[in-house]
Amino acid sequence: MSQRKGSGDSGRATIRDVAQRAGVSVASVSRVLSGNYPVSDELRRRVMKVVRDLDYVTNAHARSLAGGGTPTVAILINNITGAAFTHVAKGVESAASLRGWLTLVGTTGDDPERELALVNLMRQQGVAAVILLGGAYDYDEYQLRMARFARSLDAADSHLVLVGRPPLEGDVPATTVDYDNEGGAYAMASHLLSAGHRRVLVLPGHAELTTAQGRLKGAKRAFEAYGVPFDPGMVRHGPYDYGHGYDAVEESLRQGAAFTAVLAGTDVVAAGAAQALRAAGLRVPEDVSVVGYDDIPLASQLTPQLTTVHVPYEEMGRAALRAVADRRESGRRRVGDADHLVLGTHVVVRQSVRPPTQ
Amino acid sequence: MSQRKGSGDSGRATIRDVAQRAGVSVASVSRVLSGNYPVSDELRRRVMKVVRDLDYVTNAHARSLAGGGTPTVAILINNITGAAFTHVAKGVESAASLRGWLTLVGTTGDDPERELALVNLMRQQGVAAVILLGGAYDYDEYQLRMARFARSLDAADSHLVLVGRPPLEGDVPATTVDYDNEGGAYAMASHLLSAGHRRVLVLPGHAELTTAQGRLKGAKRAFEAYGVPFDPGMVRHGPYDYGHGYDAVEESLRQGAAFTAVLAGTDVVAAGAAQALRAAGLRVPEDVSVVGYDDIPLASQLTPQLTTVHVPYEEMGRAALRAVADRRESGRRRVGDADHLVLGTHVVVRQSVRPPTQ
DNA sequence: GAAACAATGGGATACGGTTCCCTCACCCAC
DNA sequence: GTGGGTGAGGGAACCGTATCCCATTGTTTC
Repeated sequence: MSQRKGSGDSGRATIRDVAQRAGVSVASVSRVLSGNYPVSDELRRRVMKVVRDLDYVTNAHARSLAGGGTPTVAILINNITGAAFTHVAKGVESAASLRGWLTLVGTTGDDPERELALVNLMRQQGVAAVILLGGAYDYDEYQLRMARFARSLDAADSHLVLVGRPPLEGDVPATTVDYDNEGGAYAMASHLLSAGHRRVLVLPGHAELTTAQGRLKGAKRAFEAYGVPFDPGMVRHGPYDYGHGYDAVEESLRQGAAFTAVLAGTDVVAAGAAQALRAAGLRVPEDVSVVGYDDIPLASQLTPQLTTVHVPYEEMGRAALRAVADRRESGRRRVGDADHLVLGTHVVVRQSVRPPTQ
Repeated sequence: MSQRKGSGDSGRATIRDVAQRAGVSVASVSRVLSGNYPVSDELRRRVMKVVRDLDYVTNAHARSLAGGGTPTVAILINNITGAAFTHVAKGVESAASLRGWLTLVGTTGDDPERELALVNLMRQQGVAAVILLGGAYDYDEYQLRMARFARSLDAADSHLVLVGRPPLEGDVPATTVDYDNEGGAYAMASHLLSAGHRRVLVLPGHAELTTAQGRLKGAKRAFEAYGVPFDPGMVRHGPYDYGHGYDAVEESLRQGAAFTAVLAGTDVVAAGAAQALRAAGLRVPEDVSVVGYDDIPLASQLTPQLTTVHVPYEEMGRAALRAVADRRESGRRRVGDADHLVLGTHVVVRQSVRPPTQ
């Protein structure tokens, strides 16, 4: 008893089961299913009937071991619930599924250890690319770390894509999809300045976060361009969340800081700031103007609707996947520094800015 | 020339490359790496050095073909950017990664064809489970369709998990993780009624969506319990989005409907409703009270902060994964109807409800 | 000092597909 | 009538890893 494989009713049907039951060879079944080889109608009919009867699907692992297989991309993200990068993920996933590709997701929770573990895990999976989302902390090791990732993945016929992160220096095999972060901040600050605001509370984000650094830099440039002295005392760093927006405004008011506008690092921070202003009896935008950054759905759902900077997150996701697909199709490798894509940003004017009254 | 395998510098290193370079057998390398077999320190050292030099990682496809491999769960979701189910996804992913499992995501975009294709794709991947998120449309075929999915997956040693969807009837091998949807709506409506509201505009969602049906039913029960006649004319169906909330309120006001409160199907709908009220010169909550459902972060970021129903989305995600892990550990199969988990909901009182003034 | 035993390492096979190479049958042209 | 061409289907090698089974070596015990 006990043949190579029992006439198993348990577990999953294999291609051999199908072949045997249809009275054809394994090779024929494979050909019928992949459809890349001429097969007679009769054979196709016989095989497909058994496939339906057995509810057979091919084993993706075996398939990809043997050379074929559906490509997979991995998205690594700090926090899956962050609105902005959820849209990037959507762009990636929709572009991937359009091509029949699969999407794996992993969350790093800002932990470098976990990030490393996930990159390796994804390398094991043989993913076509690892897409890293979100601003990075600008610690010294960052460049080295990413370069190492890039080379590891490249050596494994995979590829590293950085979305919304600073590009890598030197000849590193990675693709960067970025947006004009500093330019958006420049435009946003200019909008406030041209409305007449001079004393602006700035909440750029964490000091070490590259995103925050760019936004602060853009704001400073705008002040400079307008010939308005920039007061470092009006900058408050902190996380990109509602609580920080609230607390920063509350404290500033308590300390008697005088400002007629708040330039927030994200829409969520802006929401917190606006709430704190109201709690202090100040009206937005009549008494104090508030602007955000990112243009997530929340921005247009607040009252007043938030003037903010639009970032094409979903398009960035699509662009990232397109870059991967293109390079894979063309068999291209190591294309040097042409792999840096920067998408534009622009101010969306809504209702949260008025000229200062004082 | 051309051995079985070139001393390849291209592509990915295999376990054979490592074995050869370390001067040991393939079996030994495998043992060192999986660590489930006694190995001498000397051997381990030699192997690990080569592994580091070559930056070798095992091929996950080959590994799972050979029996091992890291389990994977698939999340299928309508729209990845929906706030509520993003939290479920987070719960699933965090619980998965805690166990070293991987998470695949796919979006169905409300398309049954695509849903079917994705379930089959996931079956090919040999996932431990397919987790379907979000309310379903109550078309006749639903039960049959899901039962078919459940049986297909079960036959392939996988499993179907429904989250936030109605459970399946009969002896179907599926797990359901649900929340007390109707109960939450009942409590929310009761909250309004006990504050004195009698004329309430109800925006439950799409009439065919099971979630909306439950929320409407709960509201009706509350009216009944309070002995207040429920006016079907005050119900407006529509999608769970900001625009619907806005439009529904705007139209109701235009048509001269008199109401002192809005019972919205989701927080986002509530946000739209509140905005429309303000646009019409009505204050929230002084003139009209507004309540939502879901308790997504938006709810506490609006002004006024929204009174709503808390749904433990993230916990549902964790529970779903736990259910899968448990049944896989215990080798349990077909456990009948004990596989229906219902988590509680409760009203979160914030600032958007006041007794009616008229 | 020989025999039984524990501790390690190697060879071979299986996992479930894809695809190369070959056979076989059939058809056409000379 | 025979040779060569064409096209469909079968046999088998191979993808990269895990593990069963056996060989070897060093250690302990009588």
